[in-house]
Amino acid sequence: MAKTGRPRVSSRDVLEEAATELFLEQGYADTSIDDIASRAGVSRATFFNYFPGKVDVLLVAVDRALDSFERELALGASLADAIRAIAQHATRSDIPLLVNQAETMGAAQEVESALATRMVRLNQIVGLRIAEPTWRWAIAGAIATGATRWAQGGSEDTSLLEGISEQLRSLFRGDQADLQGIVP
Amino acid sequence: MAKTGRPRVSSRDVLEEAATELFLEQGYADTSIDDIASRAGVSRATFFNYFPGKVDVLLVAVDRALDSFERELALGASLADAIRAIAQHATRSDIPLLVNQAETMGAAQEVESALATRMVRLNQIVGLRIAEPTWRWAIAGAIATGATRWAQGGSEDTSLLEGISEQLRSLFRGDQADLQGIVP
DNA sequence: ATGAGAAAATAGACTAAGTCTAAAAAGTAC
DNA sequence: GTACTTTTTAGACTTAGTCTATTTTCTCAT
Repeated sequence: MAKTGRPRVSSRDVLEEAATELFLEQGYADTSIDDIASRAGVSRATFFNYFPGKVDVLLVAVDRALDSFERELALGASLADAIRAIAQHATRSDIPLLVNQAETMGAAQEVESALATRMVRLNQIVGLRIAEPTWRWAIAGAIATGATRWAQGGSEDTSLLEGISEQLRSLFRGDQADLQGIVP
Repeated sequence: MAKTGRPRVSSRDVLEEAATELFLEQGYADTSIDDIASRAGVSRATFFNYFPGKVDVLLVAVDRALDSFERELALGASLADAIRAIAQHATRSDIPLLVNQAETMGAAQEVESALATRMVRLNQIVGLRIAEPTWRWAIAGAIATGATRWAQGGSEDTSLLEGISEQLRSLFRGDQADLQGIVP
């Protein structure tokens, strides 16, 4: 991008790869940022030039999807179109980091908490189109649920788009009948 | 509770109070756990006997409500009853810590993130009664939205119970019509 | 070429969070 | 007083994350 100045060592990918290896070898908690940086052949300070923290390395794919989702909506796309857009770009191979790590290393507290902040962000982004806050959560939940199932689904059962659509459709089926009773 | 051993100094409340004072005086970020402990007249190690971390001091009321919500459901109460139960116990005076802090000190990243984990926990608790994941999020969102508005509402506009009920009712009104179009 | 400037990498100090271990303090029961 | 129990504490230790200043490595004008 920059036409002048010292060129990047393309460290972002190198760092992500080094971190992934180490997380698998030693687990997330037992891997320090020093470890990651030195395996990547780069200084600790450089790590922070590319990632705000350790946990963000695991969530690169999630953050990319959220960024692009937000961008589409900001550009005027409808919710349906924005969902289609991210569903097309998402590759299953981006995900196993996170899904496998969660099992391999007991899904550190930090990872759960980081995922929680992503869920809140998704809810905020959905808020660009949906004014009613409870419907925001419902739709954000549908997207997250669809995506999670897709990510965890071993093989190519269904597409991501279909997974999300299915969750969204379930918002309109007869389930409401059971729910009337819960309003206190 | 313990009839033997060294008696507690009743530090939990003392710590909470000391922390609140300091957060108001200096802001959240500029208050260290050392500060809190020494104002409370207790050692730093003792702080960690009572709270897992700094942020949890701000969320005492939220965590209490979540604990009690979960307990009610585990004991067999219906969702409506469990909501009634927590709504009765909640006092507005428990909250201003959090609400005021958010403004006073620019709502540190940590606080937002901690709130996000609470939202996820609320969703899990709702899952004790609601099987369908997207409805889980919808209902958790309704509860959170109702509670937030109640907490932020300056005066005694409405009760917490009424605030939550209102959000839940909005899940059944005609809004669905607009939503059909979003399924991609 | 050579020097100016720009962007990236780095060194390294610093604060503070959170963990852990072992020991001291302060009670109760007998 | 002795034994036992629980809380508090001291303090060392690892690591995260921030910050400042310095060095490296490139491009572009001249």
